[in-house]
Amino acid sequence: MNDPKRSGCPINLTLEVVGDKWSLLVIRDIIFGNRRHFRELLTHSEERISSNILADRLKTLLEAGILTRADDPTHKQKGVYSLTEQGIELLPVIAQMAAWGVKYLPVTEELGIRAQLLRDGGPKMWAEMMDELREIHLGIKRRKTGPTVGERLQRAYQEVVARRGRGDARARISD
Amino acid sequence: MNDPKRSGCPINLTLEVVGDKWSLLVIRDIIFGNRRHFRELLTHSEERISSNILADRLKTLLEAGILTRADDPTHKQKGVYSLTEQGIELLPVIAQMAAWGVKYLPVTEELGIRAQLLRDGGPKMWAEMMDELREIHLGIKRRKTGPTVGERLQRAYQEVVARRGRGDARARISD
DNA sequence: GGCAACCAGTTGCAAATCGCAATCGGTCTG
DNA sequence: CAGACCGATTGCGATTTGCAACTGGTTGCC
Repeated sequence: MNDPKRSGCPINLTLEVVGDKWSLLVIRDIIFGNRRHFRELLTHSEERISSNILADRLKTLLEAGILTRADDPTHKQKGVYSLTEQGIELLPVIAQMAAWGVKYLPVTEELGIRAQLLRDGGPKMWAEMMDELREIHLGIKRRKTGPTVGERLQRAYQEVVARRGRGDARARISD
Repeated sequence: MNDPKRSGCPINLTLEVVGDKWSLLVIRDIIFGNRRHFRELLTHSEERISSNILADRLKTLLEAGILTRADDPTHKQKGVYSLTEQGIELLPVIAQMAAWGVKYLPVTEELGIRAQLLRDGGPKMWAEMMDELREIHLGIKRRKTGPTVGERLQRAYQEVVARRGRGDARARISD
């Protein structure tokens, strides 16, 4: 939006786009939670983003070319947000941040399991997941068959929830 | 400082620590510019950080365990900031962000060259540079000898500056 | 010893951003 | 046609940002 770039440094420019507390969380929910509508992003957000901020971030991410928006044929008012290639390639950034967080910060077990698997899988697993995202968001069919990285992460998450969740209400928050 | 964590997600927790426009730039200058004093960080900053914000971010990074501060024996008032292991391990995060930025944003040639080399070098080069940072900041002697990654990046940067800089004042900003 | 330059911050203040709650106009469902 | 659902927008107080000036101290130099 407002252009006065502070410098032409790649790190600075990246921070000017996604260097805030919410943008990457929105992208995280799209990537790992497959949230595609405004309402999904709003109400299933672990961190309770408020609607004006979500609206603002979606607009910024659209302008930055990280997301695209299409009309949902099933509902005239509903929009479907998709990642662009540029957005999909934020996965390694997010994975790297998650790996650092899970190592040094007080991450809960159920929310950390995905980060650990993704770290252990390394760049190869990231690339595989990016191919899956290209299929979901760009319609580019992937080569590999069988269970996806996304499914494997989700299953691992749910196993932790089930194991820890006996009688524990906290564990039933997410789908 | 203020604790009310929004969630125990590794990505969220990482963003709560370094998810702003300045923290990672300070760390970048420490890593790639070897700035160790307040004044160095303040005056050699490409993006012209102001002193109150720098002071605040240094305090936050100290509290987060990413930096440590020691007195400089050569000057009673001078402090020396060093990276902790935790801070050094932010290098892959920064490298990944730089790689993304250099691919998708209007990065200047001289400021992009390091990011490109670091991307081409891959995780192996990052690990090597992290060993160099452990030597500089933690006093842990590294095994490998010969020119360091830091030196190679710096040399490449200066070559671009020299090549592009014929009569161009912009090129003589940094050391 | 005195003075200018340097050091790490701090303070005051205006502007911008954040975050909550309420609300809006339109759309779909029963 | 009523009520739930949809993607936002608005109002407003609290917080954060960014600039400029300043503080209290240290050091080098003549």
